Amino acid sequence: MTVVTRFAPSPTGFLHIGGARTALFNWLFARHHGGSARLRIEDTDRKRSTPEAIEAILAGLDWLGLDWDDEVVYQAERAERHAACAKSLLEQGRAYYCYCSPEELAEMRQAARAAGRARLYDGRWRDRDPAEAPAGVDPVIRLKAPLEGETTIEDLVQGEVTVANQQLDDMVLLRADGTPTYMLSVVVDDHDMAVTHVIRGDDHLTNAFRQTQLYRALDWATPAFAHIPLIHGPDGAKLSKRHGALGVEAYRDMGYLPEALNNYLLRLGWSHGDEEIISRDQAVQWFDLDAVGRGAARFDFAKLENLNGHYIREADDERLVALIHGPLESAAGHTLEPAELARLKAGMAGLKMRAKTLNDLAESAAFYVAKRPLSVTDKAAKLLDDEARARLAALAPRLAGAEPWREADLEALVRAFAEAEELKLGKVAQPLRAALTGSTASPSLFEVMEVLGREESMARIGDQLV
RNA sequence: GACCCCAUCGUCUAGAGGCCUAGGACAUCAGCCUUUCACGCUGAAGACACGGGUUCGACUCCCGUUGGGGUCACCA
Repeated sequence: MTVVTRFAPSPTGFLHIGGARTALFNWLFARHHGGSARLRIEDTDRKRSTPEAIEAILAGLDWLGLDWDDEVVYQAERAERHAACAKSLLEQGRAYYCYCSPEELAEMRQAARAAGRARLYDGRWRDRDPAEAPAGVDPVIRLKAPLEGETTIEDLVQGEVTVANQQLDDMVLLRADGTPTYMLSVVVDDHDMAVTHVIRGDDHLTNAFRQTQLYRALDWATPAFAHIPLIHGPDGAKLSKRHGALGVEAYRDMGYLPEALNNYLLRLGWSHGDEEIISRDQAVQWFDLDAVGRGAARFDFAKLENLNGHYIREADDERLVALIHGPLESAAGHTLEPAELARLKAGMAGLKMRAKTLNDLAESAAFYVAKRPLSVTDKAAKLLDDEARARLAALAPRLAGAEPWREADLEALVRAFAEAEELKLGKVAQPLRAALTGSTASPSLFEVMEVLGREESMARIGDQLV
């Protein structure tokens, strides 16, 4: 049997972090088993679905590097097929028309709640003669679900889960306006798409029972279910926006790399021994449902940051320059010239070692492309007191004549100077750093000088001597 | 409230009855490296929710308690 999975978001908002992980697991499972991963947009709720949300979801998946097989299915376009299935159930006597008004339903619900009963709808139209139907009322179609016994699902993550059929009432299949409900659409689409494994959030676990009943009524085989635990906020409560329930594009904007987010999401609720840093290829090779944990996991920005730092260090210099190009231009206030871009690339090795996010990276790279005279932070300004300026003034002429202008030679020169003046290296290096970068923290000073070049370096030092 | 699910360091997790003196990672703390900040390295502190069973032996199996979560729509 060829594995077919699907990711089925409803386009009512962006692709949030939980959805991203569900998508990742579906994709990984399909790729691992050499099957296909499908994408289905569940846009049956016309009021809440928007084209913008569809775009955002597609863009988010693309950014994460998750691609899908065959064409994307839009659920709303299949409404006729869904309705036909409900009608056929009706003809077979496995479903029935229900003429209850919203008020009646509300009463029933209230009564059931008060009595502590789980079954909200009392089935009053279940065996009633349609001839008794009130005039002028459009009925809904409900499934004639089993009254007794129990329904069991074999969940690949949660194990065997059973619920008494008394807990489940006769769900609505087709609304009064003739449109299909989510329960119906999902089952019909998963069947028609030949989905073999339904991998989705744990919040759908109870839906699996109702859907199983529907599959049976339709005489279709049920797919395998895998309900993966939800992601919680740092406080253990449901993930809120404040906690990170943001769209993946928000993570992109915060300066996270897609490979870092993928790695983080993968390890959240899934593990492979002690492995922490896992490439896409390794993930495809190793991923399976049996290693998915059963408990909800808390979202931890600190670990994501650590992973992001790792992937930034591993990233190609040119790619990083491209990624910070835009933000850097708007921060610097001028269009970056080729020479400045070259400088960034040359300095990237030292910069990326120190960044946790691309935003950090852009910020720390700003001094390379800043126009003179540099703005100097308060802390750095303190390093440039009269004494320090005097030292720089003494050092400057020697630096100006340095040959060749290379990191190692520059370091040797400055060290020799400090020794001759009987100064600790820091006494010379820190003011120099302040003059060259406007800051107290930067990559190796001598690397900075080499990247900046003789002319720019001497000019920046000169700016502080006037 | 009813039903269902879950439960190992602060966090993510390893652990499929003896391999556990409970391992790894992040975070924290200390030290080393060092011109700064990082990176890196070394080390420290830190957990089996509780109570009963089962067993020669339970983190591992069963039951209960507690705690957390999910679902209860003509939303998806």
